[in-house]
Amino acid sequence: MHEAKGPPRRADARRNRERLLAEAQATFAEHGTRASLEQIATRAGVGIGTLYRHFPTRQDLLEALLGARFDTLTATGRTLLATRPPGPALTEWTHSFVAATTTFRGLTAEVAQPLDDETTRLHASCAAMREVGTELLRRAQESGTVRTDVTPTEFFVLVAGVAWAHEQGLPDSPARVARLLDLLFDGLHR
Amino acid sequence: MHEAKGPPRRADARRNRERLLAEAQATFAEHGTRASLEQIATRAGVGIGTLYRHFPTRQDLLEALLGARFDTLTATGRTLLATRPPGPALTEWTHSFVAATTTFRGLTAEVAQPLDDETTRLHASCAAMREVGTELLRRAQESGTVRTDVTPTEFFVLVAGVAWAHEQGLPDSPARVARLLDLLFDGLHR
DNA sequence: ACCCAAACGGAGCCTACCTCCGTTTCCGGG
DNA sequence: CCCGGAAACGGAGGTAGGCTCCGTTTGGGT
Repeated sequence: MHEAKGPPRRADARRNRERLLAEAQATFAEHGTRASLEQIATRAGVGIGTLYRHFPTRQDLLEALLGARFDTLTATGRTLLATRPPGPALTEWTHSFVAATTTFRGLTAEVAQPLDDETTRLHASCAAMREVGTELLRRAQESGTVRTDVTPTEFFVLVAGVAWAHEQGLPDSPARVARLLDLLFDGLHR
Repeated sequence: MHEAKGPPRRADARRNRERLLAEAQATFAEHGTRASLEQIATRAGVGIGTLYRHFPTRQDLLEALLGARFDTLTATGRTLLATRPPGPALTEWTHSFVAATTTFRGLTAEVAQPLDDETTRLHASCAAMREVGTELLRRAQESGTVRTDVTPTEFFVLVAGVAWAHEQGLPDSPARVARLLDLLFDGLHR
């Protein structure tokens, strides 16, 4: 979906990039987004310098991993848009969103930033994801499943809030997310 | 509400403790909860060793500040309980909660932890606060304003999620929190 | 005025971040 | 095949902040 521009990289460079991404994924999952970059480099069997050449900042590394998630989320959204009625489509996509956003501690915060920050490298794949989400929301509103006065931004902010809340809680039960999202959709009143 | 146990401290120790708390408050407000502790010590005109003697960890320092907020929140809750009808009481208290929890970046995460962690030093004042919140929720439920199947934990988790979401967003408008809390109470459906 | 426990302060060690540059590796042309 | 140089590598070392340890200072009781 992105990358693969400019002159082709050398074979060893490509190989190292892949190893770094794989180890970063594992290490972040284990220690959260603030894990030691030196450790990631070591685990990938490369020097710290190599890590920094490929990913000048921690953000860049996170973004490479996040970009893939955004792309997946975009694809999932398109499928749902085509195959499910508006209401369930939105609900199911929201669950996917929280799941994708929650795989390691601290990720939510990283997601929240590019959501409305135009300058991020990530903005492209994030924007695509956001667009699909917006469309899902719009259709759910059209079909009368969701109140029409909710803006896409408000929707994303609230869902990200739930994702964050879930990320904090130690018992990582899938039932818990489902429950929280139900409460969000149905409201606390009545 | 807490502190003031064991032998009385020496005058200089008490004085330094106050200055540290004041500067910590200011510095955290300015740079978030990850501000440099050395800087706080310097600004308070004491050595770094003194800071660490008073507050062995960053958590301890944060907790000292947080404890005061919790106590305030508890008091506010008691007042609301006595002077307002159940529905508005809960709503207004929730607003106070978000406000108190949002005064500097990263605070929400610190609040979330002791919420269900028994081992924290903070647990006492947190528990009091939580109890008032629970009572406010219970009365709102009794009066028919809030659905009865919402547990206190779910309530706190969701409100903290909104607080976090609000903390992320750069435009720190009070209207935004109000809107998000309205959405949370009324739900996205319909 | 004297004493010593309490409190202070910062040098110094540790860990992690990140840069810089000498060394190694890939790979296309001869 | 091998050779040259561009591309990529790796880690030493400078920087910053966290935290500890211990020699020095000071409050306040007698």
